[in-house]
Amino acid sequence: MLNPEKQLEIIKRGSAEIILEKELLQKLERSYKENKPLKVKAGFDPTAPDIHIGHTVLLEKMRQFQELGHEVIFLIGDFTGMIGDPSGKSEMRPPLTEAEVLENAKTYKEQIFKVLSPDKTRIVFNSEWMKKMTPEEFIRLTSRYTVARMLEREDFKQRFLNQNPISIHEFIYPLIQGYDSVVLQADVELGGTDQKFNLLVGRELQKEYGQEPQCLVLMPLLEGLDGVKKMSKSLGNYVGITEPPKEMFGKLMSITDDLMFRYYELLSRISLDELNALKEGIKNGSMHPKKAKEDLAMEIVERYWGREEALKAKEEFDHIFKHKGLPEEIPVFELEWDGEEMWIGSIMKTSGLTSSTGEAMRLIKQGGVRVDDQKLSNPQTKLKKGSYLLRVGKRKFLKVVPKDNDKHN
RNA sequence: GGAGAGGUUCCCGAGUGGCUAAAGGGGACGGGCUGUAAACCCGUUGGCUCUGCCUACGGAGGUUCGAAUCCUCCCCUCUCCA
Repeated sequence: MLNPEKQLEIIKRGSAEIILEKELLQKLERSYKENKPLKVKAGFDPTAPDIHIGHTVLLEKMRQFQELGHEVIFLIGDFTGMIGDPSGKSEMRPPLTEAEVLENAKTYKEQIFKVLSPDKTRIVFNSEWMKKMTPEEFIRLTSRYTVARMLEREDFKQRFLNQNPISIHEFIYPLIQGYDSVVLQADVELGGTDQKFNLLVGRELQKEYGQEPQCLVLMPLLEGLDGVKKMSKSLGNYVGITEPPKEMFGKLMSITDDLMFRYYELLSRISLDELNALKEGIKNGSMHPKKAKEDLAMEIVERYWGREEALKAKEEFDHIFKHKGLPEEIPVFELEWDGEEMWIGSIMKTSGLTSSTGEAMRLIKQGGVRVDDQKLSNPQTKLKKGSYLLRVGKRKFLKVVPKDNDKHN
């Protein structure tokens, strides 16, 4: 086991805030002395089992705790999930059934174990204790917190001031989440910065229930591929961890140089010293930003797919974009020819390359369409029945072959 | 139950009788350049083989030579009061 100071250094990396650092160090020291691992809790929503690399910021931190020898508790908030959604802006969603929750949990396990080690991870569901709670106990729980304190939360405060509605049950969520920490007797809770308030409630409740309060390790929310909004599936600016290697690699190569450093900090496993050296290298020109981005993409793809797949993805990328070549695998479309000749517009539309003939014509006028590597300039072009390689832009390829159907005509 | 605000093209958001397939922004896509699907610049962004036709501004009707814009009814969302 590493000494407490060294541990703290690793835990601090990339974190937005630690509450309270001094307390955390004390806990680490005690754990070190008594050889007793800390209980590290992190809660997850059961409705979103599709993990993207934004979620892995937290998972990576959990992994670090595991490597430091601590006990990591992966809490699935199925009870809260069964009630509905706490956040004000999204609409109430239909409660999940138990079967759905279990199904999601299964998916979770498959995905998180790409980062966490299964034998060191304890998975718990908060319905385990919440379902057993009596109304009396529940009221006792709610009595531990005041409305005024609830209104300290920024989004509640704003909504209250703006006379926007706040439902009562929204006050319940932080309480339940905090109560989870009480039940688990958590030493540390991990979460995104957006969870700060909720995690703080956990501290308060633990004190109320006579426990030593947990320390909080808050991780920043990872910006999505656009570099501005947080990464989320609904915004489409994400890299899913089950995505094919080529997709992952390509998406990661498309981020801006600025965002690259952010991803390095939060996702890469290279040491802080190495990262600083990298930044310095780019500044003084000894390191090419593209190379740095490639290394980052490699590291992440390798994490989920292995070295070989990552190398293949990189080769493919270079092949297409650096050497302007053809991808290894080109989808094939069997086209039913309408006569001996067919207009390029309808070929592109029926094969699914474009969603309309108008779009096809537009692309041709813009010089974005190639047939057998010949740039097309005339939108009226007709092709004779046969096989062709169609290309739109730099990365859309399609091989069109005539469909055999001797049954008809 | 009462009062008010609003529903516009992928999204946000202008438009309050013809010049509107609908400003502007975002996103997306194409081209140029390059270091890459970075950055930057330019262009495109309803359908239809298209100097034209068709379909569109919550829905259904109506007024008008002409409606996203005016009228009627309906549906939906949001807020305030009770």
